[in-house]
Amino acid sequence: MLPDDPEPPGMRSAGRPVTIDPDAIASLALRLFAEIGYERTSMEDIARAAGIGRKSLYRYFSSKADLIWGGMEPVIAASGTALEGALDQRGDSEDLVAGLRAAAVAGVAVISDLSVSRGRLRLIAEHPELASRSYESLAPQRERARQHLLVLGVPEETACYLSAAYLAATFEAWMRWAAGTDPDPVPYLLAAVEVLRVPGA
Amino acid sequence: MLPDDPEPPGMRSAGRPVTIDPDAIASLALRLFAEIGYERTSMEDIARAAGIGRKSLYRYFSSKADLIWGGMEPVIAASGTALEGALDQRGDSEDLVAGLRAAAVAGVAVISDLSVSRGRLRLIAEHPELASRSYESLAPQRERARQHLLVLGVPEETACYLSAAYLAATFEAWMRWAAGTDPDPVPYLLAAVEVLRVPGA
DNA sequence: TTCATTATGACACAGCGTGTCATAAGGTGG
DNA sequence: CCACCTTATGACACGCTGTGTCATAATGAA
Repeated sequence: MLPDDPEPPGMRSAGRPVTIDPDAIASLALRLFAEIGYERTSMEDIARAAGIGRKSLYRYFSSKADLIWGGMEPVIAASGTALEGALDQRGDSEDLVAGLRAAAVAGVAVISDLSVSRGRLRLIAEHPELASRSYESLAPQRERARQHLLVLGVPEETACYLSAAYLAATFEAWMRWAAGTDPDPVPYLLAAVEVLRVPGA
Repeated sequence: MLPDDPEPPGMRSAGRPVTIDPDAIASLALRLFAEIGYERTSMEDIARAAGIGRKSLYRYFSSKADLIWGGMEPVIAASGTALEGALDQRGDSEDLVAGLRAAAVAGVAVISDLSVSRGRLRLIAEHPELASRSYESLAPQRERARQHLLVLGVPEETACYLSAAYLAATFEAWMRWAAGTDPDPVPYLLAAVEVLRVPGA
């Protein structure tokens, strides 16, 4: 079942082989967005430029926004992993803040080409509909942060607000970094974490 | 020019009178959403139930989400006004936090029926697409908060992150209040402001 | 070779949001 | 009272998104 599932595990034994490279399509879309404009570029245009059908395009990118946000997923995931790694060291409040800082910064390391990410984030910043999606795209990350705080003894309500504030601030940091020309996003992220007040610290 | 502009000032001298009551339509839509489900209720359904054309519906509510978020606008606006009112009293850092607290709470006063707002917010909480819109809907408020902080001497970058965090936290407070049964949202909002670290305080 | 499995695309569909244009319904000046 | 202007409304058509359905292509396995 679930016939529509592009390569769930790494191993595949039978069936027609995959001929579509999602990464290539995403970067092609990015190029088209830059040339023609985001809303003036239809999914049909992208599919045609990629030489595939519109339906096939939707199989790999469930929405137009996903063509942009999909590329940010490794960054988000790395940040989440760092957060869970920080759990291993049991922490007083100072470690708690350090954990948030580490998580915020961890995403930077997995970015192979910062200029591509900057392009993506600029596109996101310029289009409210894309920026809005941050709430959904960062939801897993927010949830992980909440869990992290809970385990470290932060009261439930506080953990909820703190994780929301944490993600909003760091997202804004990425936005500001993308808008400028500084090569390193880390100072922006660290400054963002500074606006949080962690209980007991 | 700008022929499509439903009643810009309060005074109108000529032309066909308005027969559509936006508030009635919004509450009708809310009812339909509750009965049928948000995504299963089409704009066509709402228009038909209201006895008007789909195009007329779009004249008053520019999107389906606007049927929900539009009703929150007075609350958001009141919060913004409170923020600017707090500007009149020049403030040290303590007043700054107090200003944020006051602004967060100010919206509560203008809500005539808390249960209706709770219904709206629950709908928002249950639908990621609606929750996402918080980023857009609260953007003016975020900008006002940023200005407020700037004028009070908060560094620009800090103001940016702080206002983002402030709005995310208070929005989450509204979500939590809506999810429960407590009559008063104020304690939630105050707790949300607590997770912010204001420079110099 | 035949079969099972999987990728792809052609097609159709509901729904959103936007234009354009005709018509209705009230005012105002003659 | 009538012609005229202004404005609200709705009928229609359009492009686009996202989804479902189904036929077809391309491979490995039996």
